[in-house]
Amino acid sequence: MERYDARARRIPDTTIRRLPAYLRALILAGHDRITSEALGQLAGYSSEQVRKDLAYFGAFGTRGVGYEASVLADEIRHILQLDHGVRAIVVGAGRLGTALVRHADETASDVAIAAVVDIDPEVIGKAVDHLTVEPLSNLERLISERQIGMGIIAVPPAGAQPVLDRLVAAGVRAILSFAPKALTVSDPAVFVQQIDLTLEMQALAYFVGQSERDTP
Amino acid sequence: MERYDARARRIPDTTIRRLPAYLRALILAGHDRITSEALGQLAGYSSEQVRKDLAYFGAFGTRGVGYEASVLADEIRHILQLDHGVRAIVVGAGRLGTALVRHADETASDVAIAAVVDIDPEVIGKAVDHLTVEPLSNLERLISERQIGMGIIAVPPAGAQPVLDRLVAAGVRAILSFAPKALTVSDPAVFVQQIDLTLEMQALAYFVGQSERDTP
DNA sequence: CTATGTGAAGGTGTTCACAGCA
DNA sequence: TGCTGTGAACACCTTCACATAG
Repeated sequence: MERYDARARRIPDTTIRRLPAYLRALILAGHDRITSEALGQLAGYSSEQVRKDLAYFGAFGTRGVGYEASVLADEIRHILQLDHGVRAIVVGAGRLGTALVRHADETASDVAIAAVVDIDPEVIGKAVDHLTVEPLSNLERLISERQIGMGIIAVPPAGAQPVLDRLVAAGVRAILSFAPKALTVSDPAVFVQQIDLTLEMQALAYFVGQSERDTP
Repeated sequence: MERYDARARRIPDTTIRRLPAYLRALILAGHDRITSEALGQLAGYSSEQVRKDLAYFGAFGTRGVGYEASVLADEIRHILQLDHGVRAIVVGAGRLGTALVRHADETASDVAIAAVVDIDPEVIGKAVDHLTVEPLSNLERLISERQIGMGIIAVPPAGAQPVLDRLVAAGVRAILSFAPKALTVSDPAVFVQQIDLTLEMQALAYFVGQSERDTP
């Protein structure tokens, strides 16, 4: 009896990725009612885009009026499973890993960091916010015991693929990797999102050059 | 007399964003010759995609043979302006900012971090790798003196938009923002890439739920 | 009369299939 | 023969335009 099964055709990934921005905009706005126009403005998208995206999941608005902000926010949280207490494990407690834990703790994201692990005996046992860094060897046990569904990879490139394989084998369903390396997943049901700082910066370099060409 | 002006129609952003991955794959492969098939395999894309992307900029391969790895790498570096010594400024020397500086220094990205600034007197003067954190007030002078074309925003949400506006006014042409906030740019010639960890994690939560539905 | 919800149109990027050249 | 380079077909997303409901 899932709420969205009837309409749950194929939702575009692009739509899913915009929903969190809508959610933030709704909270930011503070009003009790909001139009697709205002919501789009705050989130950085067009009003049609907002309406199309929301329409994939149902008719949440009132014609001639707009959307009830709190109701819509709850709907989006439900669609994204943010009301299900999703838990994540951070693998790698280096500079980036610890920064990510603190970042996630500071911003109320409704995704909890439930464990941090590392392979280096030097950092195991150290505190990162409310957590203690545990040995990488505990990975599978932690995922199982704490019902972790999400993995965040912040290890050096050489260790990334083995870590990913272990996360998948341990039952993690979505992975965010910051490792500067292309990764592959065997299981097509596992979603992998890669954020590669090196690649991002190199791509940006192109646009630095482009603008210089426009205005010589 | 630019090398690619003749063909420089409208290159898809998606193509530009794949080029750094091809470059890394070329370096990783080590061979002197490589086919689009092998290159795609290493970078995580199809062979057709590789050929289409490269064809926007010229015909670099040899039919029946493949690509000369070192030549192709140099071409990609040239297209991305990585042979122009692009320099970036990191704004915000907190956890994330410092992690980014070290990350960029460690991975040979051909984009140099040329300055780090912060508004907090406590961190100004501190060392981050080879750099010293300078006052935010020096932003414009540093950009001008060190010929910086790229800005990286790693400040709290409230400060992000003002920083972006100052970066644009100071002549920066491409910006990477990690601030958990929607940003707007007035100048359409300035390219802004936003990486919003909170939004990414919330979107991932959806896929955690999706997989659980598939296998109950 | 207003703002949603949605088919239809349009645009953009990817995959296919093969011609073309070493 | 083998792999590149590329028009054509396709799939996907966004924008348009309007019927629809309050």
